[in-house]
Amino acid sequence: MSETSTRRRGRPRSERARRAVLDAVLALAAERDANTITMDAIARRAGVSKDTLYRWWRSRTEVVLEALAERGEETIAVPDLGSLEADLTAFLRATVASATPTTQRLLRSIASEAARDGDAATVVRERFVESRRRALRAVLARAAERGELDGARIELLIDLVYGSLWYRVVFAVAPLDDAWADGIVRLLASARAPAEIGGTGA
Amino acid sequence: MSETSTRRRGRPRSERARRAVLDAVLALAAERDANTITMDAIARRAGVSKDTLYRWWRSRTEVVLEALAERGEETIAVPDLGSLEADLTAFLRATVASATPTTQRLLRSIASEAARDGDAATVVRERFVESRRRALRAVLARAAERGELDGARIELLIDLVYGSLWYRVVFAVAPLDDAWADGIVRLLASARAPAEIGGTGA
Amino acid sequence: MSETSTRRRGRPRSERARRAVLDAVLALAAERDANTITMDAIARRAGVSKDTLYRWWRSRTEVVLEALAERGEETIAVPDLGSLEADLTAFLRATVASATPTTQRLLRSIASEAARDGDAATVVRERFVESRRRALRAVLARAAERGELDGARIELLIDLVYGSLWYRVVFAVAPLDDAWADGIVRLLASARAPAEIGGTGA
Amino acid sequence: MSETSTRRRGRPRSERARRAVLDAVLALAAERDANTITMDAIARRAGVSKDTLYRWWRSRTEVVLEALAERGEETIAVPDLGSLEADLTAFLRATVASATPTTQRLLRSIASEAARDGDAATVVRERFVESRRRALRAVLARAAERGELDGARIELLIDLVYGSLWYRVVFAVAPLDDAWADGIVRLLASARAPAEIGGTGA
DNA sequence: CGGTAAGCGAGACGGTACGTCTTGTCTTATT
DNA sequence: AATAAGACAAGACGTACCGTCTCGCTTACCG
Repeated sequence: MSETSTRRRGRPRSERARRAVLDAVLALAAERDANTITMDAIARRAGVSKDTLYRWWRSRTEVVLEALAERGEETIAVPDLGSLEADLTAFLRATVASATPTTQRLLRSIASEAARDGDAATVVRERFVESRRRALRAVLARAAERGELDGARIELLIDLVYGSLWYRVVFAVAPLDDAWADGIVRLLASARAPAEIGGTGA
Repeated sequence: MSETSTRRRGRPRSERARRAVLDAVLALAAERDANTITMDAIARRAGVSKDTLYRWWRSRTEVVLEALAERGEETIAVPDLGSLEADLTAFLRATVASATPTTQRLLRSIASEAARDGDAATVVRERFVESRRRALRAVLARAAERGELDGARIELLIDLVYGSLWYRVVFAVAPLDDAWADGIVRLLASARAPAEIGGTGA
Repeated sequence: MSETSTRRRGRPRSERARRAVLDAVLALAAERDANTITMDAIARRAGVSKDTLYRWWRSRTEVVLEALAERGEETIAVPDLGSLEADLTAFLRATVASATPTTQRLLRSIASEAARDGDAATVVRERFVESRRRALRAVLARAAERGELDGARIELLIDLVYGSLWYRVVFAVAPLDDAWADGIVRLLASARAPAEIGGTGA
Repeated sequence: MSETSTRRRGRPRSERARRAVLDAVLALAAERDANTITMDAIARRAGVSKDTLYRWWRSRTEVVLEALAERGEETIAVPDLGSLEADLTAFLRATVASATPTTQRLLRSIASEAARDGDAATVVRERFVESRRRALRAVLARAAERGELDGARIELLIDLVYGSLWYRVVFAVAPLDDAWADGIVRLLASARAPAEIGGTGA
């Protein structure tokens, strides 16, 4: 019942080629700077023709994005451990754990492209940034339901979390480690009571 | 009177050329996408030889960086209005005001370069990112002295503020407007009491 | 035992596909420059798969050659009007008449291939050039029997006639018109007496 | 008085690069089929960037043409030995001598390009074919002045001579040797008396 | 009359050349 | 010594064609 009769005509896409391309991207990202991940280099390394590359991915951004997804980035779980503190700690630590040097190189490559070109930015936003935001939004929304958080602040909080992540990755301001994750958790925990705004201050 | 006897021999550096180059970068950034700011385009527009370009700046990143600094970005004042809330509001609103579309294009160009190349990231960090951090750090440090903030959190807060700024600029997730500025102020204001951490939660 | 009556098994070759291919070649030749007659373009235009193309013709040269034959090129009659002058005039004028713009584009396509590749040259020589030569040879041989011509010169004369034809077609030195045909006839007529060689000269 | 002050500004064209390119073309022509003389291969072999190639030559045709000129093709002398027979023999034998295998490969490469593309044909005609025609025309014109030849036939004779040359080179119908040269001389010698047209024939 | 072998269209594949572009360096004559 | 002009090597860009290779479907014969 699946898609038996929907079988496309013609020679089917080569899974072998797809794998070789994504592996090549990962290999290049593991070895070198973000700017060595060129379409030519990917094709060469993968033993794939540039034609095939451009047939399936419209831009370098898209290939790198898919390679990144392959690394499991896409599948970070949204834990429910009963409290914002616990959930967020789990979520951010998992994010940190997934940000290996290779992954960070891929992230830099994507950021470079997005910063350079508006179309690339759109691609990255729609296919990557948004899905990450959704995951974190789920965590924060649950906390808001529990009354641990002002729901109106969720979007800004997401900006702050992922903003600081990219900031550290792109400019190498500081490492992306558990200290980062825990610091954010502590800060948010202390800001959870909306009623306190403008409280005992000055 | 400054370099009286140190007067170098030969023809001195042409101030005219320097200005023409920086103006050319700004003009290009104002017109087009970041990826049209090429060394050739700058040289052509400035009526300057590429050789001169490379004599005074080692890379595109450095030229763009200096052009941005020229726009007065460097000179955002650090107000002292008596409270974190007031100071930060003033600071962030001034930041927003300076982030014109042209400036944002320049920022994207810088981010692209930094993300692409580790050396460029270092240059950007040292010459641009750090000076901005210093300015915000001064604002927050004063608040910490007033007891409005836990001093240990300052660096992370800076990450969050500037992180979210770059994040919005690079990926166009959301506009960089006063709502952003005010949202951050409100959030920080509610998080200012370190003693409350882990307080009435769960 | 071979395959005398041996109707091959399986689906027979599609006459429809063959016609579509040859028509496509002629259509392309009628429209554009020789270099647009590519295998991809032929397949696209004919609504035929490239596989079918390569199943029945080993190279572009062969397809074009067959399309040319389709145009009736192959079947120029060898007249017998009683004299070299009359026969040759008829033959060459018929040749000129058959060299429409489209045909000339096909000829150029073939020449290009033959010039580029030794194997293609062999194919063209064996399947096209030689059959044309045979036709002209028949005309000249008859003249030699009549004593109008030195039989030893026939091959060279053929070279000169067809050589000048291709020369004009390939380099567009001059049009291939009746003036060309008549000029050659006049020249050959004046050279028909072998005994005069080295005669009253200088 | 030469062009001292007319010196162009900027770095002058590299003679080294020019030589390397032409040598590369000759080397490739000496080794392989005409179709291996690609712009990429030339650049690779010459150790020159493709940019430089396209800066100085607009097409493969032009590079090959210049390499051919370098081989001395352009400079075949026009002898004056007192008779058409002697002059033409000298001229054609010199032509044959210059048509080494390498030169023939270059000729094929040029012919292929001219046949494929009308613009290339124009380039070849103007820069190569015509200069060769002029040389032969000089030989024949002198003969016409001596009364050895009908001047009205000169252009057609040139077509026949060079036509048969290209014909043999492109299709490898027969070798381009002294027998070809001598055969043409003998034929023309026997056709030299315009008054004899239609004479004792039939 | 059902099996089977070849032909067919579609179109993906690895390879390679195209002509353009950008980077950072180098070489002139001029200032 | 710095400049404008601009040539240079290197190499990536995205497109096009080549000739081969799977696919699923169709056609006609043959047992």
